[in-house]
Amino acid sequence: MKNNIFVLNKSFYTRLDVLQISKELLGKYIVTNIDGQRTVGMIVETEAYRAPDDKACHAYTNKRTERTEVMFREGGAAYVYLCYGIHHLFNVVTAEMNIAHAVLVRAIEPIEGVDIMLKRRKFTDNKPSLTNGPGKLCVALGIKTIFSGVSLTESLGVIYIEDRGTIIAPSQIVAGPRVGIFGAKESRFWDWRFRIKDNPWTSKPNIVRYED
DNA sequence: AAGAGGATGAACT
DNA sequence: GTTCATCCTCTTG
Repeated sequence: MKNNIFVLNKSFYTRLDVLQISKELLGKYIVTNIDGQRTVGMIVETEAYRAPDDKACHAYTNKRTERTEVMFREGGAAYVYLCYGIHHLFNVVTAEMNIAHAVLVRAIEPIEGVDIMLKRRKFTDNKPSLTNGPGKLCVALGIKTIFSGVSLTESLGVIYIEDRGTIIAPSQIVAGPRVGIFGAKESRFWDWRFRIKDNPWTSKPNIVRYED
């Protein structure tokens, strides 16, 4: 079985369909080697962001700033940023150079190094609230903003993603809305959040009132 | 130079 | 259900 495991390489990340990549990342395994500690989690929930037309994307209208610059890189890098001054959020940069697409990893199922994750989160029990949110999983995996820009395609790197042969059928994928505090524009209604159906390690679905 | 606000989470009532 | 912690980035002046 070991020979069925491989690290996702450039050709996985550089494709142009970020929605497809978001769905394919479900069932893949994030591996981190941070502070000398190895932790692994299976991705169970993702969210797509796509400049220039996606209003929720930091690089909306292809705006380049010091922070968003990494999103314009060739696919296969990490984009980590600080939200609300507290939470580190981990994204995968996709598409070709100068096309700012990314996938936010929103929830994982702990696989290896659970004891390390528990210690980082100050938890005693392994339960869904350990990793069922984008800020939570970054704490559990040890991911911080200092890792923004690192390559995800090195098998000896600090962060990389593995295919272990897990197949998530389309019928097992549930799509839903992302956060929606945007103007009357369409992007708030795009169902660009993807989760593995009935997986207990996903976060709470976002509720959007379509009538307003 | 200053201020607003955000791809959230935890701790409340 | 509500509040607020906390700080970086971007916009404005």
